[in-house]
Amino acid sequence: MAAHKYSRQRESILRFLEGRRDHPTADVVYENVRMRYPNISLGTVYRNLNLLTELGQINKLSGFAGADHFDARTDDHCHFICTRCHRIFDLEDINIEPLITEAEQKCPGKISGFTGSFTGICSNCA
Amino acid sequence: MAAHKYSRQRESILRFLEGRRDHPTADVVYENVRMRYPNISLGTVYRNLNLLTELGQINKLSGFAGADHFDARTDDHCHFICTRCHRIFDLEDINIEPLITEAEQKCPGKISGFTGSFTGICSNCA
DNA sequence: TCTAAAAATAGTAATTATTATCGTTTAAAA
DNA sequence: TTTTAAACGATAATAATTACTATTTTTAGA
Repeated sequence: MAAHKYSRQRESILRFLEGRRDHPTADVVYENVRMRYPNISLGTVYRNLNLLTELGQINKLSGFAGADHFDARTDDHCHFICTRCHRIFDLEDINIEPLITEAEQKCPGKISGFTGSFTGICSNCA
Repeated sequence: MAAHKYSRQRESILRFLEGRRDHPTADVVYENVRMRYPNISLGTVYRNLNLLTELGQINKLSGFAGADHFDARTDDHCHFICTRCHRIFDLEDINIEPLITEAEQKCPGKISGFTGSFTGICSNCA
């Protein structure tokens, strides 16, 4: 529908996220992409992060302390968030299929996505 | 530890939340509690919502569009959020124990809480 | 290759949600 | 009562994000 033109800034934002295994905030993306494009504006970063999220190329993680985080992984996976250091860990190999199957019968609508977050104290902080 | 004094404002905020089956934002709480205490300040509402959350008497739901939502239900349960009307539905009878048991072995720390959110289009909007 | 239309940008202003500050009031223990 | 610290209301400040606008870039077609 809406035609999207290529932009080197968007490309750079996506490449940066793909090269990270953590979950940077918009501000961290901005500070890093700025090394290549010193004039890039924070608004451009936000606009593109939101567009990439809409296009399903990245994921927006909300609900933690402070700013939203962004993730180039787009498969459904759970996170563990340390309530002390606020680090976000990816949880691998957790089978969420049974939960989704169960929810499909009980949700008052059609499911399109799932996010599961565990909170606690990570072993570093404990 | 920290001694908390009774306050009629906090009482009123908690009672209001307990009487609701939806998940009001701080602003909605403010507008309603104002009917009984016309001079209550929005800061007082936020302070008490955060305190009640710390005390485990209510739950703060973050990560949806816009403001945080608050819930007098404190048991772990999942939500379904309509991406069109932004309504938040409680999901009953979804067994999350197996998921938590599985996560306990795979999380890099000690789990203290879980939130699971399904997104999609609710049957009203579809 | 040149030109034109639409999309995207940089820079900045504005908005939204939330927290902090501070002088006053209130709960509750002595 | 008196005292003390918690809680308050009012307002200022902050943080995160979005909106606005004039300019620049992309890209399709002449």
